[in-house]
Amino acid sequence: MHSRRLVKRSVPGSRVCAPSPTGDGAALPGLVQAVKPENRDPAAGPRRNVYTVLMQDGSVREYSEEEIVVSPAQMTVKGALKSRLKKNEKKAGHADCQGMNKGVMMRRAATGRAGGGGERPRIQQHKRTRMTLDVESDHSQNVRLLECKDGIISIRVSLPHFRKSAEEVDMDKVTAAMVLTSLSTSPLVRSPPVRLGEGANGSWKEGGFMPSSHSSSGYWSWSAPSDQSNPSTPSPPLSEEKVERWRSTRTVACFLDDVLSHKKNLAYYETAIFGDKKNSMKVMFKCLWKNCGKVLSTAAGIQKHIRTVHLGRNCESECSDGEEDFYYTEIKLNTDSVAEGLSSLSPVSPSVLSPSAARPGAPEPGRPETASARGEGGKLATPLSRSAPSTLYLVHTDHAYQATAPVNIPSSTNFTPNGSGSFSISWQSPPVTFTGIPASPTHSRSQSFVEQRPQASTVLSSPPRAAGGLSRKSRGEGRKCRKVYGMENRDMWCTACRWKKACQRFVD
DNA sequence: GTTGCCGGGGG
DNA sequence: CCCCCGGCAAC
Repeated sequence: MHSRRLVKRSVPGSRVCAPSPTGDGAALPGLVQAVKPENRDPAAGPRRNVYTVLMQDGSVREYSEEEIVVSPAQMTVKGALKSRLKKNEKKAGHADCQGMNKGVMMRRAATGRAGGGGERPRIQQHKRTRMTLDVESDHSQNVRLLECKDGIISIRVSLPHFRKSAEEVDMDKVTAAMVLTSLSTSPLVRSPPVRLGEGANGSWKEGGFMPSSHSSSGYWSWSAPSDQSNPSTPSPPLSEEKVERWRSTRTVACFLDDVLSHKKNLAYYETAIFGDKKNSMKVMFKCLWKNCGKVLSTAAGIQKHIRTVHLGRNCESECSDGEEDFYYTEIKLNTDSVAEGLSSLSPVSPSVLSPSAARPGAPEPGRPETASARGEGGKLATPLSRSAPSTLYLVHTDHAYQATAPVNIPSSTNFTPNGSGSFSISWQSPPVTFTGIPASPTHSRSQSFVEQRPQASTVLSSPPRAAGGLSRKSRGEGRKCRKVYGMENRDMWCTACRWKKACQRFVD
């Protein structure tokens, strides 16, 4: 049934096949010249369209939408489909397609003739929205949403190249179209905050459909108004947009999974790019190198990690010989717990994570430590460390970071979204501490790092302060003169520190 | 073991 | 006051 999704509407300029005027049953190619609604009583049933088709022989005929099919020669179907449908056009069985309505023109010419009657699903489209369906057959598997602005969505489905016969290719195009069509029934897509019909004055955009602003590969998403939030939408820390992004994309992947049975590659897309939320499990790749255990979200990432870190190959490009495959394994982990970890893992001071914020070496000898000089490091870092979740992005963004970021987070998990929308998770057991800043023999502790670390631990663990004034003041959390300047520069300590009193310079 | 600092003492 | 240090509790 699904293999014969019929044309519901076409647009001028589309190449179609229509029954020969001679009535011999042969299908002849033609070009849609015009579309107009059938002149009939709307009360009698769903309105149909009549297509004026310029036939190959120069004749012009009118066909109902059941009679014509999309031409097989139209290897790439690019139909700018404009919806004129109203709410009452929805049919049972697809009545829940409101919201993301899309028209997919796809019909197998091999069928030759109209599929006849029967309960055909009616695909529809919201007014003021257009969708470009771009089906390619000569590239690796891919599903991409190319554009998403002003209600115009372009979806690119690249089908596997190993499909051999033209028939199969054609079939794949059909199924790909079905995949995209089926998107309209996904729970997410089904419920954008748009009221259809009744002279709907809201486009998707107005209703909340917004393009993802920072998607590098053209994901789509929409930001629903707060009062329309989906009950199943996870709470922060995952942003609404991110959640919606993986959802919508997962829908594409899931359907492709079913239709094309390319599970492995789909898993790649789901896990490497958007994250697999199926059963709350996510496939990750763990480095098996001794004492490493690094976990990344992509196979390419872990290969690169192994290649550069363990195999000592500095090729930035893909110069893999496959050897890396032996050094990592695929693991599954519960993303819920990961997300939980993210929520519980409070942001760390960017000064800790960012090498650029580090101040290597000791202050210049003889220069008195002024409050302003310290304030730059201390007072600025404090609010940032507590307010900017983006600082997490600095933990691990690539492999090169490890050489410069002496990160040692108390939590065993580093949940690390990166700029591309995916994220990497790194376990290191035992912890591998990269101290990119060489510690001088006389400075066993890097000042900048040591200065900030207590803040991180504060945020992460927030130990209860001593209750009551009787007990001893709990251990200082901040930078203390001894820690900052070291024993070697005791003369730079504040007097209180020198006298083993409570530090007056770095007051908590 | 290290660190922060309270409490106390000597000058 | 200034300066130092024993000792304790939190790491």
